[in-house]
Amino acid sequence: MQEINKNSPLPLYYQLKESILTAVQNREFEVGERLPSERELAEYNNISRMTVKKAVDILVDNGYLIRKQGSGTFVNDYQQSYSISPLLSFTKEMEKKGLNYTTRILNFAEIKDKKAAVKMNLNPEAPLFRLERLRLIENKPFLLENTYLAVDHFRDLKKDELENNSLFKIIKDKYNIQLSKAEAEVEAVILNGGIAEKMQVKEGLLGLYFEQISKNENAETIEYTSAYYRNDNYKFKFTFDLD
Amino acid sequence: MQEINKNSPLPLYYQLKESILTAVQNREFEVGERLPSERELAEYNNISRMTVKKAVDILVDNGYLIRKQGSGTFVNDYQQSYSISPLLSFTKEMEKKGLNYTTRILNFAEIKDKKAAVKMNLNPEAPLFRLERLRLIENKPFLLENTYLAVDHFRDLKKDELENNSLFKIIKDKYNIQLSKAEAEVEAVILNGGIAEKMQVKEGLLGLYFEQISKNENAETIEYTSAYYRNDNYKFKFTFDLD
DNA sequence: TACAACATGTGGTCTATACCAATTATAATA
DNA sequence: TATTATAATTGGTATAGACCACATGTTGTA
Repeated sequence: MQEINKNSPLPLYYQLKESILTAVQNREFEVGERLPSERELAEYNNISRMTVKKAVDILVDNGYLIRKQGSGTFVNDYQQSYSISPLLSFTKEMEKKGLNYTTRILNFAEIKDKKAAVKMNLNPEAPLFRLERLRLIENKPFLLENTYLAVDHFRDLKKDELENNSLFKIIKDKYNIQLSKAEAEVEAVILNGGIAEKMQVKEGLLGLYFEQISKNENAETIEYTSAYYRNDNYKFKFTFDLD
Repeated sequence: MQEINKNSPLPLYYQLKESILTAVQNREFEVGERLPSERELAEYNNISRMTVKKAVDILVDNGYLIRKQGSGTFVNDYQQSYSISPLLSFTKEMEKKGLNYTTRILNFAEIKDKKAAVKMNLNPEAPLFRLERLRLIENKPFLLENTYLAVDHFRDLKKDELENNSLFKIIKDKYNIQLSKAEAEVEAVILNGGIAEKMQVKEGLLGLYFEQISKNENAETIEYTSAYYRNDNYKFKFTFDLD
């Protein structure tokens, strides 16, 4: 591990961060291995523990390291990732990979939501179904999503049928609607508060926030989904047209 | 702004963060307005300036606030965002929005890159062109990308023609290749080091990292691009098939 | 009135220390 | 030998203060 240079114009925390990162990337520490404690790094480099903490904080935020109160700081298995196809259609990919994949319905209710209605080109007061689901791979939550459907277009939609079938399949078979294209926006976010709690991740984890509108063959909006992905072990993968 | 409760089990920094965030969301502070200084917030809440700094750090990382050394902390215009269509094809969208949009070639060279070659289904030793570009909206960098092309498929590709034409157009007109589909992966990252420097953003800004492979009508890989987007003012938008 | 010097206020970095909560290691006891 | 209690080690939170670098405001002088 590289030494800290007190005479460098670069901040001490920055030098230490780069030093640790380089050591991790050069496999001076293997995945899962515990790093020297913050107090040890502080004493070794003759700097304050808070400065060490700031350096490690950054590497933890970036996913390189994992911290466990009472245990230590460990090298994260950063690039062990499962590629995830777009919403509504990746059970097949999970099965292909032999992974245990489940969906848990957190809530299903008829609500009004101006923002979602407007996104769906509906009257802001239009009643909507909101389906809140948690998706898990190997019992680990990775996706938290809210899907909105117009009540008028999906009468008699029942929670128990949602529990036993994919939404995609119900839309197709029961309502005879063929989903054709989707438009999506994605941005990087920090997972916090209720989102982090529901996804069982530590506050401050990097994630992807995703809004998708799916349409039928006549370009009519059929459903709108907002979703949070955890970013540490999963990448979002998709295919699109160039023209 | 909500008061801090020293008896709450919630950490002080967390309460302050939520308090400031709620104030911003309730428009107690307008976009561009300066917040009370860290020292003022510390004194007002009877907590340490470092605790205030930690709370504000989080809101800055999340894009809600902007800090300027020597000036203060300001409310960011967070949701003023330009949606960005996928790579290679959004000059039109920028023009549609009446925005000044330019591309700056940072580097164009013939190189070898095993990782990129393998991504492109080429021999790991195959010579590649690497085109490094910075894209700017209103003179503000928002995208840094490296595009790789097989030298064998793009003989006589010259830097000056890249400066005067879009790559997309050259691929189509000069090489008679019709790009048809693209596969991409996106993940949230922290922009640091050389990337942050080239994009002229502060270290630690949230961004999107993007890898895309574009194919022709015969599903042959034509180009591979890796790119960093800044996340603070831009969302990545795309359309995909559902089937 | 304009400019320069100085003062003040701002965020950035760092140190030292203390205490809390969680986990692990060690010692004592049955 | 196994279990329990205690001690030590770990990261988490917080305080107080200092100094640096940058930006802004104020004052003095030409």
